[in-house]
Amino acid sequence: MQTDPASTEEPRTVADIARRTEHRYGNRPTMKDVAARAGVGLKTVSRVVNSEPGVTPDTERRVQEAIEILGFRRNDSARVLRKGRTATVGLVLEDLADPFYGPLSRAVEEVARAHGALLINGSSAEDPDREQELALALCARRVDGLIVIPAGDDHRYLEPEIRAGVATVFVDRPAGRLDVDAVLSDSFGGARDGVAHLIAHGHRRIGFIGDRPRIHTASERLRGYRSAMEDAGLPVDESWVSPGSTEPERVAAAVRGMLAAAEPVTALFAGNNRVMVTVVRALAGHPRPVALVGFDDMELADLLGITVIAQDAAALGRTAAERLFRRLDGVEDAPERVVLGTTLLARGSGEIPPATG
Amino acid sequence: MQTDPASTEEPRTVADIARRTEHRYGNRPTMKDVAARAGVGLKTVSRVVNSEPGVTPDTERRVQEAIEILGFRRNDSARVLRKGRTATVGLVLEDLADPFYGPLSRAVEEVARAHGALLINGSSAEDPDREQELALALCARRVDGLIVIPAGDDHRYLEPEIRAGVATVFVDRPAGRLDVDAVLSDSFGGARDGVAHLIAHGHRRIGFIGDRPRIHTASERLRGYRSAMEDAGLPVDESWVSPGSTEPERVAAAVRGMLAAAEPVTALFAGNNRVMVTVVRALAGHPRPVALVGFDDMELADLLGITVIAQDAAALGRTAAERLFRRLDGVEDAPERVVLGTTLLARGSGEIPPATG
DNA sequence: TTGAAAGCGCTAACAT
DNA sequence: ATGTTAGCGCTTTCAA
Repeated sequence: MQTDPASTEEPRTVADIARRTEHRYGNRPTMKDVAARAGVGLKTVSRVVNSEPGVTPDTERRVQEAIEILGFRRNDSARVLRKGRTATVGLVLEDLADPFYGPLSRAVEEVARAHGALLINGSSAEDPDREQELALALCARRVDGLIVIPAGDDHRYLEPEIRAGVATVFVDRPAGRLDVDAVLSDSFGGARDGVAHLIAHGHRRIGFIGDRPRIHTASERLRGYRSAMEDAGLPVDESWVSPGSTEPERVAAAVRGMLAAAEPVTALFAGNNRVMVTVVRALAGHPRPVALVGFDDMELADLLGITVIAQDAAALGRTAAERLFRRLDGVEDAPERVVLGTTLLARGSGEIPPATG
Repeated sequence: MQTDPASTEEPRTVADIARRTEHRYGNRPTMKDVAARAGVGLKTVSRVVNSEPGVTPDTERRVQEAIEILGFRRNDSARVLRKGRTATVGLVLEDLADPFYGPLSRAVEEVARAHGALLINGSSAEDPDREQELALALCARRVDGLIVIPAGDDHRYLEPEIRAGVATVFVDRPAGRLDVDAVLSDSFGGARDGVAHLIAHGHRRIGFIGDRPRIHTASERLRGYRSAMEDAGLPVDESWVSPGSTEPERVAAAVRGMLAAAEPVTALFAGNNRVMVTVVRALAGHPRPVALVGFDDMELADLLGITVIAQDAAALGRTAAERLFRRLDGVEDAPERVVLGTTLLARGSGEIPPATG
């Protein structure tokens, strides 16, 4: 019953093989087809495909030939179903187009690759619902692990997944109401250092323009700003503090407002790369020099002489991914929070003295 | 006092449900488990999970409850095996950390999302072997479609996949020895326009620093450079032409060489964003002003006054993804090449006149 | 309205 | 060294 009528003739040449290539559109050959074609059992094909031992060179050759002729490629979906592991990890981030997340994602990918895994990225667009939808879709595909840059602040929806064995690590921002690993940058310390730097250069009236305070890093940076001001015994006029969306219009308006005041700020701290770009543009048209320190380094920022608090996005991704795979390898330490330091890069804009008058 | 498996008692409250939640670590509940728990048939659970009609509200409620209690989530791997489609597309690119590819990938993701699909990204690191390995790994996972930014120049290895039904679109660079859709930027025209712009501003000795000529876009841009020079009747001294890796050391050395010559170039054309960054850095320390036009726009380039030939990475990704999904929807036009135009953005660096002397 | 049975293509566990 | 059988968890088909 299992003898394929065509399997009696053997192809002789490469051209012969090419001519005989048989594909049914949208209907791929399976191991069973290969087995029939090669005149061997299904398991033998499986052995050849997976380089398992116990196949004579001659049999192997025949199987390889059949694979070639039929254009067979193992269906990993079926394999996954049987094996239980997908060799896939998911990464939920805010926006892959943001120059901060590209390198982070790439670093995760490299670690995954070293472990033989592929990476599925998803952008939440800073929307908690979309974050959840994405994370759960990834779980439905049975990713082995999940790395999340959260948009929301309640991640209890992941509890069943984690209990079911999905390794989970948060990065850049901690999870809300869920006790899992988190790899973060020192937003508080970085911002405090940056503002202290401005203070050290003589500034007293310093503005803070940041992202929406709902975002953990944003509120931490604002806290760092206040801490530095307090440490220096400086009052904070609330008109100097402008958290909110990173929309250019909003940020530009905030800058204008702070500079147009009776007692204008003489320095600004930009809470992240999106804000920084707009602030730099706004300051470019301003008559008086205004000092600036930004959170996040950017390409070309060095050439513009922008002093920044640099964080290492790639290290963030790498560290998170390594923790993830350590867990997948069976390590079961208690969830931990890892905080990576930041670096102040003085390039000029942060060392401008307060404008007199 | 644990819950009995006989499911004779119904949970009454949310807390009750939470207490009863039963998870076996690494051993997820299946539809069969849900069916047993709810006291219904397997198919009924399937109907509820997939919102198919033909289930009484009361039955549906019981099934939903069992799903909640057990923490069930449909295994899409199994679903895929049965349905044949994965609702996943793959994107092979060079490097997700490159600011050109982030937005491109994001654009693909958005189109995929609109079609209910997820995206698996993979970076080839400009290595043809790795490109192939990645593309075939994606095919083994039975992605419905594949978008490729090629590193290699022979893509016949994809023939069996395409024949088997994997929709395939190349983007940024065309496929080699394979007749498939390609969505490209007009590298030739863009470079020609940029060089013509420099010529129009009085330059005669113009240097070209580009990527390795093996890369299609790189050779096209070099061709554009030569075309513009020829159109203007200008000779090209081969010492002005420096294709090669985008390593900062190599690029910086090329810049130094061209500026140190007896008859130095008075203007430079940078073949892509990687090259441009290094050229700008190198020129920053140079005594004489040197004009510069770069291919690819970059964030902050406007503030540095860098004249560029801008291409729209997001449009490239969007267009490619739309074609892909059109094919997945059954459209079977002949493979086509779509070329998107570029834009010259004059910002100062390209309008510097030739240095006298 | 509901459910039982038959696979999807593969691998694990046993035969031979 | 090689083959057979029984699932993995789901959807499809068809019967009740």
